[in-house]
Amino acid sequence: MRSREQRGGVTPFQREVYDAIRMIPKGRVATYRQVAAMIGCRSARAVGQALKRNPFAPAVPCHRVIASDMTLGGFQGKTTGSAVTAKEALLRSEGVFFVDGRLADKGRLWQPSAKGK
DNA sequence: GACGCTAAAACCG
DNA sequence: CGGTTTTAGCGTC
Repeated sequence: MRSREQRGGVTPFQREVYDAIRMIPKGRVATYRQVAAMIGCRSARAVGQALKRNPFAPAVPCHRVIASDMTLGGFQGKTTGSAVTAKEALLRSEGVFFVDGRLADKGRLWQPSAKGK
């Protein structure tokens, strides 16, 4: 046992990340950095790792999380390709438009609430 | 444009 | 169970 079986096979850190992303409303997007900073972490990469192996794929709107450069970032374990295209289309369906693979309106960025967590 | 840092998970032994 | 490698990023040079 790799001591990582806590609840459903997710570590406490992953739960924090999922909880943070879960509170992201539709039509809004957050950056990995914002989520990482909210949970008290300095590495956005750790958040990406948790999302990549997320056991709650449809439960957690990982597609609402984008890179700090306002790029789509990665999706389905790929930084580019059809996966990213699908992510762009999905966000567009939620009202978030992208231009040249980048967020068109920065106002769609989700503003973290301190009382939520 | 290239390099380095960082933090957690997955993989291998 | 321990150690090593890779990663859906970010920041800086």
